[in-house]
Amino acid sequence: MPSVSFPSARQASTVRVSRSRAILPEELSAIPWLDRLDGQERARVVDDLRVVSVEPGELVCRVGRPVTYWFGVIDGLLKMSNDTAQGMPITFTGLPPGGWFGEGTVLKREAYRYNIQALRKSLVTGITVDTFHWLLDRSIGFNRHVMMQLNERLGQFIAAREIDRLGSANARVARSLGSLFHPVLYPGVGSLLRITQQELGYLVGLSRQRVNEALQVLQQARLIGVEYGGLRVLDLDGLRRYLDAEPAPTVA
DNA sequence: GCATTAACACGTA
DNA sequence: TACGTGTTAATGC
Repeated sequence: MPSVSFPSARQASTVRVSRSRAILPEELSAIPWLDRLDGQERARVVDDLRVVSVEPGELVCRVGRPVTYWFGVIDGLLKMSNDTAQGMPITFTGLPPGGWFGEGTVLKREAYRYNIQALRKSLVTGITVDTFHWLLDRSIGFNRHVMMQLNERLGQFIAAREIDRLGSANARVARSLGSLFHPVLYPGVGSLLRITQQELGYLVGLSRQRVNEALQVLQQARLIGVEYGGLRVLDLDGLRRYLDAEPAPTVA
């Protein structure tokens, strides 16, 4: 056995609300939809927001648990995944700073339909289901934001299907990065995405070594810059469109 | 063939 | 010191 291994969702522990604290003023700027609210709405939200620090491997929410919060990432990196009947985990997307998730479940007041697990130590916040619905009932700005997010996410999942069908390992890495750099869904990610090659491996389901190889290829293609502990995007559209520039198999 | 794990050297925070 | 990167060797499907 390796000296350290990432815990599967099954064995991972779930974060408890009792560990949370109130949000700090300097953390409010990490919430992209706050400035769509008026003063009264904003006051209620700030009062309602809870913040919790999540250790690597811990679950923020678990499949089947009743919905409690609409969650957002202040700092760190999470992954959204599910387990197949055979027990193989399928990753749907990564969640970098600025990302919010669970609105579909919150809207219907149902149980979570996926696991959200921290890939590294992260700062996660959230508002209660009641406050979410209260905002939905009175704030047009909030409604526009949620609608925009649902629409962008739909586009992401359609793109993700293409990756699974057509993707080589290099292409899967490229397209995953294209999703993570999404400026609308994840405004907290600048042109520099803080992610290790190991974390990217967990996200796309490849070994660290294979991810490293893919990143070299993408750097050669001038799509990204590889830096210590992170990646810089140079050509976002190129990443999203990436298909292997490989073979040109000459016909004999 | 292609990806994986294990192991190592090296540089950085 | 602990962590992240880049690389090679051995192994598996």
